[in-house]
Amino acid sequence: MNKPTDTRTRIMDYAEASVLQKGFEATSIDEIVATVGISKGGFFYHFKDKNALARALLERYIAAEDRLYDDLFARARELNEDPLHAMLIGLKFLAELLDDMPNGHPGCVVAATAYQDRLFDKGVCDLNRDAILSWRKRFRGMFQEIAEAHSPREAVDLDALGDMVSGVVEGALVLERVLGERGTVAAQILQLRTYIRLLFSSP
Amino acid sequence: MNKPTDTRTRIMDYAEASVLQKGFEATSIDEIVATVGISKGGFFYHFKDKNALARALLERYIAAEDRLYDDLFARARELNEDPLHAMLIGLKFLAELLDDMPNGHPGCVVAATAYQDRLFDKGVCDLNRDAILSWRKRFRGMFQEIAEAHSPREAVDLDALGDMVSGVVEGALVLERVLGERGTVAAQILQLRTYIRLLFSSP
DNA sequence: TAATCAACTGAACTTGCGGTACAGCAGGCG
DNA sequence: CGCCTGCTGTACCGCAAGTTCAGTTGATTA
Repeated sequence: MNKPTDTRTRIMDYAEASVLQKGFEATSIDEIVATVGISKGGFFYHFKDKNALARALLERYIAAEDRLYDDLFARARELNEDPLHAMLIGLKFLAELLDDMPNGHPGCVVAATAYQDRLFDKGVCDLNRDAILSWRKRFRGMFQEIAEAHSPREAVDLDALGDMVSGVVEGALVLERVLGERGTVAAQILQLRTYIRLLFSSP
Repeated sequence: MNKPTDTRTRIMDYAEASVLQKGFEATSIDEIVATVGISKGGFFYHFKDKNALARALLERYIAAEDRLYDDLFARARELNEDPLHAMLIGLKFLAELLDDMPNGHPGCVVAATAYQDRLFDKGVCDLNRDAILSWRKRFRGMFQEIAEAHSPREAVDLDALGDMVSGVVEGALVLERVLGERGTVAAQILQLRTYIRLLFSSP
């Protein structure tokens, strides 16, 4: 274990930034080691191959995102006991958080890898899959609780609604990325929020 | 111009299918020429470089998608004069159409290129951008007309609402791709449809 | 029949990247 | 002092992918 910020962590930090900016394939190992200031041998000491790096990045990213969601919706829940209002507050937080990111938004590693799945081994693809399924489960659970307290105005598939959170975020990230406009992700989350509010608020 | 289905078209047909399945980077020129049954020189006779292929694919894809939207919402409008109901019918058509695609869904070239923009020159990225902006304009116009006939229940940014159509579709494509589940895209479009209905229907 | 030209062939070239081999070095431990 | 372990640095390999180009073919025209 090195003291001066663990080499492994520094590799992952730069790699993550680069992957989000340019994609995984366009991030070469040569470039990583040059930037981090280590040798190629050093890289392969820490990661058996490039797939191992991808897996480590995904795991860390997903864990961070999970913690973020945990924290964010827990805080929202503290502000309002009602599950619907907690969700609305949480989505507001999320929109603000994504809007406050200085240079656009880090993007989503999951989406970045989705369209390049040919490059990755099964382990990486499965990780990706598990992450999306866990988000579905998380939000589905929250919507279920909401639906029990406030019967929805329209019959709705809770799985699809759960997926919608991930889907809207992922889709908005694509738009923001292509357009180069700030605030797209936040705007889309607020649309979703309005939908949730309309769907579950009594007429 | 050759008769037996133009070589250029055959290149583009295979390349499009492959790009949608595996991504642009993973679609090698070697593979294209082997499948189409021409030589490498033949490829570069038709396309100056790989970027030229990307541009041609995007142009064709966007034109096809525009025609599809034109046709689909025109048919919907014929069924119902009211812009809101025409939109709802159109979204239903869209969901069915995407669900009927046999092996999953062709995916969206725009999204496929979004996370690999480092590979492409400015022309390709601009094309991508223009496509999304034109969809924004299209749907924004439709929502504007709807809003004039049915005042929305909540204040809403029409640009963001216009983007939401593209965004939900793109996001759902990512999910469907990663999950390997059929029907995700259709389900997400139906969620969007419910949102539109709730937003503009009078209480 | 000869010239022309688009459509293509085939092979060679270039570059860059993932990955390997291996020698070297710091430092804790006996 | 020597040895072992954990790590670094250099040099190199193989290969795959994009690109180039001189040349061939076959239909069309003069």
